[in-house]
Amino acid sequence: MSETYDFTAIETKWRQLWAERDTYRTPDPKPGEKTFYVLDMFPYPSGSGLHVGHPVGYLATDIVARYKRMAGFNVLHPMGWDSFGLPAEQHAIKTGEHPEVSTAKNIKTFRRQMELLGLGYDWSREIATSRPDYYKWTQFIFVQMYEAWFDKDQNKARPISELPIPEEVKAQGRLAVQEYQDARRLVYFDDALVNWCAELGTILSNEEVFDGKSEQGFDVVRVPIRQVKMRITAYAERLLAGLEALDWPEGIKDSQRNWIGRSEGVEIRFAIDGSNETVTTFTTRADTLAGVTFLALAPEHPLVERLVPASHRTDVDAYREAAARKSDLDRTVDAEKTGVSSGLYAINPVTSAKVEIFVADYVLPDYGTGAVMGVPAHDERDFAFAKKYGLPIVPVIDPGADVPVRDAVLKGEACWTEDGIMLDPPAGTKAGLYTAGQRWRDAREAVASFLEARNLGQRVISYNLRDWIFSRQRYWGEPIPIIHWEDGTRTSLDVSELPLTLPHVDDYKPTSYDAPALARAAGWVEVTDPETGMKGRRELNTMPQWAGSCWYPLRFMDPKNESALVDPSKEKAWGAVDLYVGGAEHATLHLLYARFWYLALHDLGVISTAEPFSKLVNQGMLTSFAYQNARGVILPVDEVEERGEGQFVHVPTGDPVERIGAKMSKSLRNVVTPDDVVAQYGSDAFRVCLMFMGPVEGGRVWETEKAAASLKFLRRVWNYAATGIASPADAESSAVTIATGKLVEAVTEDLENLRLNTAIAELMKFLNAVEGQPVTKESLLTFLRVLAPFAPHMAEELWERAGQTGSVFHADWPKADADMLRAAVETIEIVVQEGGKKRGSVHLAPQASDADVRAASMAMLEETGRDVSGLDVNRIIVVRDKKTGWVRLVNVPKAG
RNA sequence: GCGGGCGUGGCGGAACUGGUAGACGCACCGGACUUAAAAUCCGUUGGAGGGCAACCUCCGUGCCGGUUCGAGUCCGGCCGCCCGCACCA
Repeated sequence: MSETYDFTAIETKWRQLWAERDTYRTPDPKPGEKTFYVLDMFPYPSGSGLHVGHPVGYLATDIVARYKRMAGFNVLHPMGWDSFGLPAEQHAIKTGEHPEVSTAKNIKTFRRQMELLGLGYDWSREIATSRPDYYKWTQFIFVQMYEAWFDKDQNKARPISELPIPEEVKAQGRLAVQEYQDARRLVYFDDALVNWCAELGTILSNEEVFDGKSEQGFDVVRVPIRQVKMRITAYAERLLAGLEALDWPEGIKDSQRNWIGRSEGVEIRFAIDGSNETVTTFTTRADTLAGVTFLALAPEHPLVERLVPASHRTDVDAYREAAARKSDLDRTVDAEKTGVSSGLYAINPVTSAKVEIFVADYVLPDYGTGAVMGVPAHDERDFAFAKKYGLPIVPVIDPGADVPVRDAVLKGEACWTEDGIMLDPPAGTKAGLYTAGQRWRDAREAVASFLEARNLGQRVISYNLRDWIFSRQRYWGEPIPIIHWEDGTRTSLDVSELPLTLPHVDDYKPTSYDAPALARAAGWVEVTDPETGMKGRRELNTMPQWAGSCWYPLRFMDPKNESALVDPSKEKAWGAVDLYVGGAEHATLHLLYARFWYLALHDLGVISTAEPFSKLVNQGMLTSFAYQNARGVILPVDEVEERGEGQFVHVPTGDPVERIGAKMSKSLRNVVTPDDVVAQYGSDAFRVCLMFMGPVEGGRVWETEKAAASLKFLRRVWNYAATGIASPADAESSAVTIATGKLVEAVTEDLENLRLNTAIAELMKFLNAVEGQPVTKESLLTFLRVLAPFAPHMAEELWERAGQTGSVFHADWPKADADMLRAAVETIEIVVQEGGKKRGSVHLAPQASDADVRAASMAMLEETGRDVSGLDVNRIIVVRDKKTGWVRLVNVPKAG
């Protein structure tokens, strides 16, 4: 028996040696080399450090990276920090500590914890989005996009210098040209209603507002402000189409499709009675046009401002003001439909009916045209609105005889939004619009064509996706490299002027929504053109946290390059990320923005890759325990005691409570850190434990005591391997040789499919099979290499003790000799079924023919007393294994 | 409401593109070692029934039905749970 397994000593030793020997250094790819890029979603380095849930993904990618490297790939597996962000700024506002200082501290903690887990990152490639040598290139990309326009004809971005300027625009001077360009740039300035959160002192994107609150639960109100936007909508179609080729979870792809929200419809122009103006509405149900009984405009619709007559001004203004104060929460699904008459009337272009125009906040300003045609008979919302305000309800579609609510629908007492056929058009409808009896889908096309032919409307495609509001009123973000000159022109900074670094300020808090913290740095803000003496001001907004993460996979390829964001040859060699692992919460934000930037950079010839992530895996969430009392209140773990089997009591109150799974959080005091677990069981045991719990994608509940089983397993491994190394056998049984070969085969296949839990099960099975048997050094070395990705410290230690030079991670992954494994088998078990039910088995040589197998099966069945006399031998099914071609199973049809 | 995913022992989970359901582990129970406990090792464990015994029979993957020689896996219809998105006209 060898010495006992001292995981602390072994793990400490190898942590140091790996760092000293630079074991995980990734060289730049050489021509023709096989490369593999495996990436974790890099974390925001929060103040609380890692808990045991974070490493689920990190361990999975670490195992894959080690395996792929041994299997002959040049593997890029880096780590970095998404280190701009709100918490550091909040901390700075509270304490005055510069975000850079607190962020650096947090990064140190994260990195220490990652090293503790034995994660084999190439730290020479470490990046942080908040470091000037990184954000120089985030700013550079911003400038590239600002200096580009989207060419709809070519469906791609092009340099702004290639935008043809019409002569009449040129004639109007520089500002006119700028205006013309701005309307087409990928980055542009625009007034927008934004979500201002007074508590956070910042503006949030729509995606960051949940039910009218910030992520932290603070109130958010809408205010208009001049914003920097990115024209992501130009890419809607390509972002949608690109999903097809990606190996991503179906749910994530669907979220993106849903988010982009493509819908085909018709824009229809309604003339306003007594005016030359028209209202353009968007509808997907042009077939219901004859059933329009009112129009509704969003309160923010520009026509409201312009055209509402004095008689209705007061009411409308009051309503608009109320709507502006409403948060998204109040404008949500179940809210009552409200509105106010505008005093205006519109003319239905196909029936000439005069219908009232309302202002109603159920109409969203930034979807479609911000105006809808009200068809109460065939739209739930319009129906609710018409009911409330006593508006007429005119059905145009017959639900069909077998529909119970048909009569109600035809009488205008119910709403029908489903399939049906067209009724006779209402009196006054223009001839040829559609025919009664037509299916509604056909009528929809007929109406659209009718409108297009008479120039009353046109088919359009509308998207849910909005342009991306890119500016934030924050300090702790990338400064936007734009100067606004006093003559009204605007320029972006040249690459030679980048990075534009953050100035020091005495207070990180903005004073209001239009005076961000950067305004405090007067000396930084004011600039003078050295050539012309013209004065200008820098853009005061900073970029959102998403900016740095939109392109970070590129920087890892070439993190120290001072003259380019990435060397084109390196970018080409590594290409897209082959495996990207992270949480599903980034389905529509980070993953969509990153795809957008890649497409734009690809269009502009900066990179060769059009999609950042070829394959995506979402790791499941790791939860912990908490306790819930009868009223549903969740209680912290340290206030609960176990009294007997499964009985838990809340100590302060004495209430019985139930144990439930709950997210780890400070408030529930159920956070478990990897440090705790590693101290108790070692990091190899922690790795094995976390990975053995189930598939990477699945959720799981952490129980620290469960790590004991993994430690027990590793002790057995240690005893087996260390003993074998101390006194290797000259020869081993064929059973050991076969078991080793099978292990290699099975683990390799599992690793290729990211089935890490079953890979560990294979290691356990192997140990069960060979423990205590003599083993040759050759087999041991094979075993160690297969073990290495999972328990790197132990495998490395044993590898060294076996007298091997160099790291086990620089050794070749073993290959299973399939032919040897097959040849070693003399007989195989063949299951005999009768009508799908197992009746027994026969043992034959693997080469046995179908006839042999059939005969043996019949004999076996007869022996156990079954009547096989009337059996048609040809109806016996013989099932062969696809890989080996050997018979696995025989099914005999049930007699009688 | 729309979309996506999932229902397998006491528990976590296995089962390749239809082919021996419950791998592997936890827990439990029994045994060995020990003065004792821990640790370790060996064995049992889906349910019901039968046999002195090696074993045998029946039932079993949320429910109902279908396809098939054969269904956890495929199809149709329910029930339940989880996760996104949601006044998108």
